[in-house]
Amino acid sequence: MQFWIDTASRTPIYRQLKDQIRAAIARGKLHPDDRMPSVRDLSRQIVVNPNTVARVYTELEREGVLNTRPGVGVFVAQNRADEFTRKARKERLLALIDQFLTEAVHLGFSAAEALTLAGERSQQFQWQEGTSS
Amino acid sequence: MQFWIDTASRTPIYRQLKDQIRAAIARGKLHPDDRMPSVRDLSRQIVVNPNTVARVYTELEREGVLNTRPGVGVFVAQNRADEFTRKARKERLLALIDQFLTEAVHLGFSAAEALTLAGERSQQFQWQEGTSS
Amino acid sequence: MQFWIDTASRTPIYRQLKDQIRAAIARGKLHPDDRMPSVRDLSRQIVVNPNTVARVYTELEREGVLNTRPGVGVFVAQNRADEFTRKARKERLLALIDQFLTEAVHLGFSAAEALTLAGERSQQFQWQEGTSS
Amino acid sequence: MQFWIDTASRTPIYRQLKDQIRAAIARGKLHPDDRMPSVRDLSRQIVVNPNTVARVYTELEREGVLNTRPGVGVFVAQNRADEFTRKARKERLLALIDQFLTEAVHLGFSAAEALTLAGERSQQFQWQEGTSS
DNA sequence: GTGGTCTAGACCACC
DNA sequence: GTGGTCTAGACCACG
Repeated sequence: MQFWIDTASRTPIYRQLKDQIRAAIARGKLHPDDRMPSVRDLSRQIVVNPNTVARVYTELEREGVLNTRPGVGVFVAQNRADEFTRKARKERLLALIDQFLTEAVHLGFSAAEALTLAGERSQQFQWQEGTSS
Repeated sequence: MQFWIDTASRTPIYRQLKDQIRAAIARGKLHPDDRMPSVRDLSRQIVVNPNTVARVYTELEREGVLNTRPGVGVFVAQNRADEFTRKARKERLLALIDQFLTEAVHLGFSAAEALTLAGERSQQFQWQEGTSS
Repeated sequence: MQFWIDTASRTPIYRQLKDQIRAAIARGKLHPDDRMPSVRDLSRQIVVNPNTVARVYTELEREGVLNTRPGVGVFVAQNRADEFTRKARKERLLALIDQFLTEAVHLGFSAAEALTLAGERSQQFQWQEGTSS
Repeated sequence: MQFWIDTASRTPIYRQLKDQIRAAIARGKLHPDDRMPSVRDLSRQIVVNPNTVARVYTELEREGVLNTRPGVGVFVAQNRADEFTRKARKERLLALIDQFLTEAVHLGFSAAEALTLAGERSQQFQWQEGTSS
């Protein structure tokens, strides 16, 4: 996996990295039990303070996305979405949808346009058994 | 127009208000030359520091979304939806899409499920025509 | 609320503080919407680096225990346990129980003794409508 | 005796093994003068670096829990359950109880529910008599 | 005033 | 080698 940071962006470095890791997993580019680069390696690679990388790994660990074994390394975890209530998950998804559509309209697109483009884009995302119905 | 602020949200108050005004214009709920409520009225209505409202009006004026006519009031400016190039806006939309789909997958939904639900959801709103094509 | 840190202990400072805050909430000594001391105040009070306190607040925020409103302060959140599956919650509780009983036996107590003492101690904990049955 | 290591757990491997050996003795599954498996055998059995097993044996010997007879093997020492004072052990137990109840309440259980379940759970094990009274 | 982010550099425990 | 924790001190955004 290759990660890149845009230091000019206003979104924090740790946020950019977190998002990229989550996206890589959602797209199936990283699989459960895959080994992540070490904190020091990754910090050198993307030219960022090791603490910042460590923070990302720690937060993703607490969110259940990664597993870290001190002294050994950091690994991609199993998906734990099924620990959440169907209701909570659907509420969260609806919030995401509203946010997405609102921002798309801010950009001057119609909802239909945004969804069409999203449909094309979704091909890159890992198919997954639905658990919400 | 009715505006609402979620003080519990992580997005700054001034950003929420700015976004809502822009969204209202984009959706055609506010039209060019419509008069905006005064800073004091609006600050009372949404229970927010007047400084914050003033800041929003100032920034939106600088961005050409609003016009202030001193001693008269604040008014909606002419449509500037094309302030971004088509390319920049599309790039931003793609980023939004990726972010949305990533989160949906992490919630345990498939991309298809998320988009289906988004399609239903989008019909509950009155979105304006896209301007990107 | 008064918090104290044992710098001689081997359990990390941030862990001690986190545990105390969680315990105060569980015992009803801190209630939803109560305001927490500011990062700087608390760091001065317990003589710890502000970053360490900030870390605690950030983590508890991500866990849904606290709400932070940047520029305003940090507040106790509502209990969100109902977002988790009954199954996930019960599994977690059973793990807690096993861990507790095992450690008690390590200390040379019988399970019965440990549970008797826990029964007395539990009077200090806030009663709460069971949601597991 | 059968030992198992959970490499995914956050508690260090050497700590898991140490705790299990102590627990086995506390529960009466290992008795004074019982012979422990060799470092090499045990490391193969639980798939762990031999250094780690050696460290555990060394530490337990230093703590008086095991005895090494060079060229012969490692053996369980005489019972030292009273190595802590009654007061220190009770303080530690109270801390464990508070921690347990806090987590249970945050999971949405009442203290009473948690203790009831703990009571049932405790009967599935063969705990030894308490030594604190 | 508030919290949020980042860096630099230290020391520790674990394997 | 690995990750975990803590400090000191900086700068920023927000209200």
